[in-house]
Amino acid sequence: MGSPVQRRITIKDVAEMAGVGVATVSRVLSGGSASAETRERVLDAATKLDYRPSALGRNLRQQRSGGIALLVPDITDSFYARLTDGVLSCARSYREPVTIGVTGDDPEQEADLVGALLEQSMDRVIAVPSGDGEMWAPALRAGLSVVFADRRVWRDPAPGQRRVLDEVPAVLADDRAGVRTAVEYLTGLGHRKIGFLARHGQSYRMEAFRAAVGDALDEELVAPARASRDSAYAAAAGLLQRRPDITAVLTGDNMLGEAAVLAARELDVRIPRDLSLVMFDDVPWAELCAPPLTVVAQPAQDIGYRAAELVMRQGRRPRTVTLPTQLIIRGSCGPRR
Amino acid sequence: MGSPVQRRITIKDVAEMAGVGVATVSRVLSGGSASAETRERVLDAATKLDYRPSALGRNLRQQRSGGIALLVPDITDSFYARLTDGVLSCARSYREPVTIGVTGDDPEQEADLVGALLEQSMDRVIAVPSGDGEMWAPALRAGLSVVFADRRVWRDPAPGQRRVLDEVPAVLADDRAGVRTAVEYLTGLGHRKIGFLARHGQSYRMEAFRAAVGDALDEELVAPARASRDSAYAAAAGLLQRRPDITAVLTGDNMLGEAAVLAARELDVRIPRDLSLVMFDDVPWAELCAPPLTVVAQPAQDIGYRAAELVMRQGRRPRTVTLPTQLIIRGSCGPRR
DNA sequence: AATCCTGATGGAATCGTTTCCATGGGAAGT
DNA sequence: ACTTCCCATGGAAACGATTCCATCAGGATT
Repeated sequence: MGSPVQRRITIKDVAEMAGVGVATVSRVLSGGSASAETRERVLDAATKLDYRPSALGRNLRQQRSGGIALLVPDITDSFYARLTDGVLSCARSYREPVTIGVTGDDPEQEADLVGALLEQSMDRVIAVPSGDGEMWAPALRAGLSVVFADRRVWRDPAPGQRRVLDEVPAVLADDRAGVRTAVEYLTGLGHRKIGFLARHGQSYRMEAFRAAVGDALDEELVAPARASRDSAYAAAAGLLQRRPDITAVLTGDNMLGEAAVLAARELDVRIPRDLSLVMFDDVPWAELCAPPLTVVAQPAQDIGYRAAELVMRQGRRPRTVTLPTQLIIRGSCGPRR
Repeated sequence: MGSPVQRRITIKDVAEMAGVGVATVSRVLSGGSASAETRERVLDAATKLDYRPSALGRNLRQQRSGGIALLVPDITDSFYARLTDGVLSCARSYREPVTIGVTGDDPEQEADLVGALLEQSMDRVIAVPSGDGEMWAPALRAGLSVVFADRRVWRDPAPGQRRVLDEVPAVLADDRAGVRTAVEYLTGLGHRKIGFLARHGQSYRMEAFRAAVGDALDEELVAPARASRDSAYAAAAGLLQRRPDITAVLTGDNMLGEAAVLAARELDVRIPRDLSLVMFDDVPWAELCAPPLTVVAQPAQDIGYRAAELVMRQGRRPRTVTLPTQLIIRGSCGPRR
């Protein structure tokens, strides 16, 4: 019930009330030139009628719907939630709406979402890419401005695509340094058999781990998981059971860290006595955990904020931004026994 | 540089290639009636040209931009992240994009966002309302279909507004039962001085707490906080210091639970020996905490999913949906000493 | 055979904005 | 005084879809 929905106030109404043409109203409202008197009359009419320009009309005319699209693997993951928060907080200052999609780290879903983006004529995208990134080629060709966050795309054999994808700006945490610092810390404590739990999509970290460990690398100690909690737990439990000689583990994100703690408890492996644990990404609960977790902190919110800044500054093509990580030592690591 | 951006394929191109009028193409593509032969020719041309209808054109014509808007207080909060995930997963099945905004539990920001929604001609909104909800009246008048999630609006003195707001469907957790169960559990353990930590916006839970405690209520034991982590910690620490006679605390959400654990540690109040703690909302880390936290679990994801379902079914006005909560007993409560 | 009806079809209007272009007037320069 | 220039201004086109409405063909009915 209630009153019937009211007709929308259009620019035409404002023009009529102010006694000017619609073109003039448009110009005044978008900061074009106009005489002081006209400007005042138009502004007056606009406020009196409580006129709000329709984004629909503008978007169609300009052939692009404003706003920023954000594609993350999993909004439930604290890291991506914080990243999202950063994007939102920057977007707010530009008064741009943010449309969000979750990819589940699945290239197919990602391609789907990119298609939807094109349909919506979104022209600004921030994405955490999952696959080899080939689905981005048509989007780039269609004129979208894309910024990658947290990861770039997998190095890909196809040389043609690669160039265009390498031009996509990216905002990253300094994985390499973060992994190196963590590994050095662990080797400093005497650990030699260090395991690494990673998800697909964390290949950069996995590579950095291989580089940091160097000769001591035992491929069996690198355990990949898929994007779900169950898969994370399975990978963690599997690694600990397969290799009881392991004395330290680094996990590629907080979900895997959680899984490692649970699996260790289940298998009666005590942290840090039997196993030292370093987790990528500092989350609020790391401090509440028993024992408090030593972590490689990443500026998640900042990554999102910077990515949003980049995607808004269409003009100059900025290069990749790398933000520092920080090793925060708490209580989950001890000397090798 | 890459090739120049290509011209968009429009319905006109398809019509030309198929040798029919644009009206026919539109009809075929949106499931209207057409002869089998025409249909095939159109579909053929559409695939051959890789035609994707522009949402912009459609939206303008239909005077509404599709998609769902979602307003939450804080995307960083695990509860709202899971709720968002539920919304996204339902929206995906309708192929509807989701635009998200964070209100910070601040009515002013919320009003701002609602204004932006109107500007975008969004006509489907899911919101966790923060204030007295008066900013929703113009939106409802403009024809938006709104669904509240997790909370309804504060009961408001103004009787005119109230009716229209009470018609807004809502998907809620059963706060009342959840609070009652938790309080009964604690009183069953012998606790008499039970504190309650809540945020603004959790007035329903606060009320439920007052009802559940009944005579034993001591207003000083109810501590409100604002939406930030700092404020949560301040409220928790303040409560524990002000009233050392307190033996149990119920927190209105997981951020306050986290704050309570930290504050207790800081003040050397041991859980569960000196203080029993029940937290609203089950989060993954509740199990990892020392001690593991007893919680009132809420179906966060389900709340989001159901809300999205409701907002998509324009037709029948459904009533409020209340979903059950569940007390999960872990290790953070003990008998009164 | 004339009429009616049904279903397919295409032209044109429409949504609300921005922007191109033509027009007009007033100020400045010769 | 005449030309030139510039700026304010408004009409109209454009964006790409949907949808109303008129038209037309062909079959069924009287």
